[in-house]
This record gives sequence, structure tokens and C-alpha cells, in this order.
Amino acid sequence: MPNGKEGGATRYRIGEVTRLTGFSADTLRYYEKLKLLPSVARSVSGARIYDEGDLSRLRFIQRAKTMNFSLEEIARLLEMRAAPQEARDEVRELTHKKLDEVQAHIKTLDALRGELQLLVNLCSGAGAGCPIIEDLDSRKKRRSSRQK
Amino acid sequence: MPNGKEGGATRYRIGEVTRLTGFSADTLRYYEKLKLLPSVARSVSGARIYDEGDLSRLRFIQRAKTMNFSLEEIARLLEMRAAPQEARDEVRELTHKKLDEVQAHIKTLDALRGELQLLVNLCSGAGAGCPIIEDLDSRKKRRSSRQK
DNA sequence: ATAGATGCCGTACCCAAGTACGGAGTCAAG
DNA sequence: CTTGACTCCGTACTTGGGTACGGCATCTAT
Repeated sequence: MPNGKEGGATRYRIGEVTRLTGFSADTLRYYEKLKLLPSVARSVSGARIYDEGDLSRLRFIQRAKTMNFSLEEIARLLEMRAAPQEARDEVRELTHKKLDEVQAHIKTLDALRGELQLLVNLCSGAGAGCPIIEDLDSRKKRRSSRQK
Repeated sequence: MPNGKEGGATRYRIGEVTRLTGFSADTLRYYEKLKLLPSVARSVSGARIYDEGDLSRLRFIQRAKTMNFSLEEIARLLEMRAAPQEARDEVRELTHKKLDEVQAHIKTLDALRGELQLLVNLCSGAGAGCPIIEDLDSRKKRRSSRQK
């Protein structure tokens, strides 16, 4: 259970949370508005009071962000986190979708890497003009201009 | 004079250019505003008149875009294209920088791919809760609480 | 001559994920 | 009592790469 409330429940104000998590105060309020953080407690005077549960949620968000999940997707993951058993298939699906996206992205970037590498290699050689500009200029010549 | 604006210079109106290049009319006007396309000619009535030089420039832009150059970077490449000899080192540098960016991007995505793959594999196995949620929840435990 | 296509320009809007700002309220210390 | 730190809220702005809209002018075909 990710709820470490031993002793008196620890209370953090927003400034402390920024130090603990690295999220800015603006971002924390923004996340709350987006319902990534629900029902943050308030002090008598209205200041936000975060507890360990909120911090745990924030750390979850942090990790999901490093996994390239969007805030919208993270919101869904957080819902599923509350009801893990039933949501399992959906979680796997979402993660798998993300994996596919990442793999596709890598594939196009890798092709790109090859092209750029080739260009840089060419540019290190001798020649009259700049081979990169020429390549960008004249790739069309291999595919003919127009037949209309 | 980098483009052929004499002789029987073929004239294209914006609609033709959208068909030839795939760029929308709005996008073509937008590029002109950003100075990616300078000094597009005008008909008596004010309609934009593009010539082969403009089309060539647009194809250059298209190819540079597929290379993940930003519009701002493309603007610089276009300048260098006008003065190729002196700009060669700069072009190589810019391309190399792009290559490094792409490689770094691939590297982080690849690490991510590994993590996601692992998670999906785990989730296909048996177990009580959802391993993905648990992983996002408790990655901290491997760092800070070997023992709780 | 007139309908319909095409073009013009300017302004506003879209997405994501925040950041920046400014006035006001609260709290503890000096 | 006042200063300074902290927080509140709401609104507006940012970046990048465009898209959408509305009103008007002009071109082309019948």
C-alpha cells in the first residue's frame, strides 16, 4: 500500500513538494486542475496540504512521464491504479500501444540517422560544392520533375 | 541569381503549387511570412506567381523536413544554399548537430523500448496485481527501500 | 453577364505542457 | 507593526507548425 501514514500524517506545503519532486508550484496546481491530483487537502487559510499519498502519486506521474506517456494517458493509468485487478488488460494494452509507438519512432529515426551519417561523411570528403546542399537540392533529379 | 526567372519561365498559381508539392495554400503563405520563400512574384491582380526556382526551394524544404530539420534551421540552410562555398563548414556542423540529436533521441527511446517491452512481457505472465502499475508504483523501492 | 472557382489578407484558433505575472491573503519573526 | 517568505487565484503568454474562417476581389466558362 503506497500510503505511508505512520505516526502523524506528514503534511507538506507546495514549496516543500517542489523541493521534493522537482515539479514547480505552477505545475502542481496545473496537475490538480487536470485532475491528475484529486482533492488535495487545504489548511484553514486555504494553502494546499499534500500528504505521502500525494507524493506517491507524483512519483508515479514522474515515472510515467519518463516512459513517454502523455498527461492524458497518465490520467488513465492513475485511474487504473485505483482498480488494478479489472484494469489489467487495459493497462497492458496502453503500454503495448506506447511500445509500438516508440518502436515506430525509432525506426524512422534510424533511417534518418543513416541519411545524416551518409551526408556528414560525404561532406568530409573533397568536392567542389557542399554535398549536403547538393543532396537536398537534387534528390529530385533521381525522381524526375514533372509529367503533367 | 539562383533561379531562372527569364525566358519562358513557367508560372504557377498557388493552387497548382499545392497540387505539385502537397503544401496547403495556407502553409505556402505561412512559409512566405516566415521568409522561407522570399519575394514570390505577383500577377497584376496580386495573385502569387511561383516559378521553378520557388518549386525547387519548396522541394528543398520538403526534403529538409523529412530530415527533421526545424523550419528555423531550414531557413539557415536556405541561406547557405545561396552561398555554398563559404557555408560548407557551417552546413556540415548543422547536419552533424542534427545527427547527434537524432542519435541521442534514439538512445533514450531505445532504453524506453526495453523498459516497455519488459513491462509488457511481465504483464503477460501470471500474478496477483498488474505488474505495470506495480512497477510504476514501486520503482522507488529498488532504490531506497531494499528493506522497509 | 453572371456563377463558381480561385485567390487575397488578417485574425483567431489548435495542440501539449506548462511558464509568467500580478494583486491579495496569511504567517512567523524582529 | 512591518517586513519578507510563502501561497492563493485567474489570466495571459510561450513554442512549433501550422489550420480555419470570413469577407472581398478577381479570373474563367458558359
